[in-house]
Amino acid sequence: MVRMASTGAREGVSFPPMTQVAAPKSPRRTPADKHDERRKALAESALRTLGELGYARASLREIANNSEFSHGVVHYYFNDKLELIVFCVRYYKETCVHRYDGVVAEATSPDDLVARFGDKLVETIVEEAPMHRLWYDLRSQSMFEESLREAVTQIDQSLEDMIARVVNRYAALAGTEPAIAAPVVYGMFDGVFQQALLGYLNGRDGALEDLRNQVAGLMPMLLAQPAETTISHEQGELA
Amino acid sequence: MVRMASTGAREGVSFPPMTQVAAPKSPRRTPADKHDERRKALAESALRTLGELGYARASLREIANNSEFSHGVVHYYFNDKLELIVFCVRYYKETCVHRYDGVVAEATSPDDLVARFGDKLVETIVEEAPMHRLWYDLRSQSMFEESLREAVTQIDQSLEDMIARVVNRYAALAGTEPAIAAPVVYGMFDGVFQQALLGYLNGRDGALEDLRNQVAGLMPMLLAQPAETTISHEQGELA
DNA sequence: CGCGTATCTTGACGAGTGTCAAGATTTCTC
DNA sequence: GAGAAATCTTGACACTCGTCAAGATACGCG
Repeated sequence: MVRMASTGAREGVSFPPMTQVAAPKSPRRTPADKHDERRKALAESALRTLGELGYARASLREIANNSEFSHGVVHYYFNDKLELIVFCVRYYKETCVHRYDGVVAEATSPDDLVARFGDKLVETIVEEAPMHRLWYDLRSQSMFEESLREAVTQIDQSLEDMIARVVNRYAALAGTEPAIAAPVVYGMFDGVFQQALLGYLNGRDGALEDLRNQVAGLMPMLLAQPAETTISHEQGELA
Repeated sequence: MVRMASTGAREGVSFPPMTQVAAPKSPRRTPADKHDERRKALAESALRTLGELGYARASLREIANNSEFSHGVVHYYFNDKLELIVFCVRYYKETCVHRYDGVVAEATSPDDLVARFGDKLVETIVEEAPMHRLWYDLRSQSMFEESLREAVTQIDQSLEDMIARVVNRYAALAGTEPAIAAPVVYGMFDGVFQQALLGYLNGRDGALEDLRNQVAGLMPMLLAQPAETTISHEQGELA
């Protein structure tokens, strides 16, 4: 009956007498945040359905059907459908905002970074198209639904930072600095990425190859000092 | 009862014996395409509601309530809710795809074109934000709903062409040619425009000014021959 | 074991949806 | 002006939705 419904305010009852809380023996078992594990499991399940049907058509019953739970359990872990959705997309963002960290860390030259970046962009469209279209769906919905805007704004900022890290590293490798502000760069890439996603979902041949080439053509323009940026570099090394 | 429901196949009964069809006397009254006028009036009404609520939340009853018709009349002019929506957005596109024709026609110099273009972009966000968010909503929905894709693809192409006309004129005024392919340019501008729209709807101060500046900064990069593109030009003449 | 709590299932309620058919109303034609 | 066709209104249908409450089940601690 209690209906706590997990409003952030962690009720202090859940913990043992506050001793052993960071104890050495069992770092895995936490009695109270099993809640959080369940929430995440439910979110993971919900994300599949959301990516398949979109925000509007994905009912709580359908979400529950594609999971191991029944449709009523949602209201045990979330107050609201909207709270579930926001939790889902926040959860997804956490895992994906570092997608290009490897690119940044491992790139050895400007051209190498461009190649790795393009590959990763194409890869994420192929492997996670449903998640990306869900994100665009939610961002569009936030233009109508006030209560989505805070989460969407935060995620957009995270993505902008993610792109900025790539471009900054690219500029550093080229021995110069970015010539365009981060918000603009993010907007540009987001736009061409969205077009590529649309083309891919439409089954347009070459949509992915186009994206790779477009990014490769765009990156050099983002740098200050158009000093013949490493043309005639050995640009193989990555298929 | 007949339930024609306006599937393009214009049933030949509606016309008089095919005489006088292009008659001189009454060029205004066309007996059969009053249908089309009604459809357009209904669409115009529906667009208001759709821009306010979005695709998913705008019910046919709500659409009809905000119009002079009753909710049943929709099925007299359209087979389907989806057919209405597609008709609406196609109708809207027709009127808006030439928004920048004036800019193209009247610009007297590269910088003048950039200024006019930026002003027009800002203006359309202020005056037609609901229509733009509706468009982004529909494009996102098309990633889930197969039956929307054809219309969305066509409209996207029209918008790409529209942007291409602006950039081509800009390059011509600068005495050079575009250095970036039209799809990429469209993707870029669409991305930064979408970000500006989001910022504007979020009430972020400076979102519109940022857009103007971003576009002004981006345009010169689209040209081949970075030959100091008309710097120190008299760039007044437009506030 | 047995009780109390946490977790989950089931079934229902009311509101809202797209769709459609039957009838009222307007409009046009002879 | 009468009759027919086009146009519009009304009311209902089958269905889905989010929400919630009451009861079933699992679990942990004494």
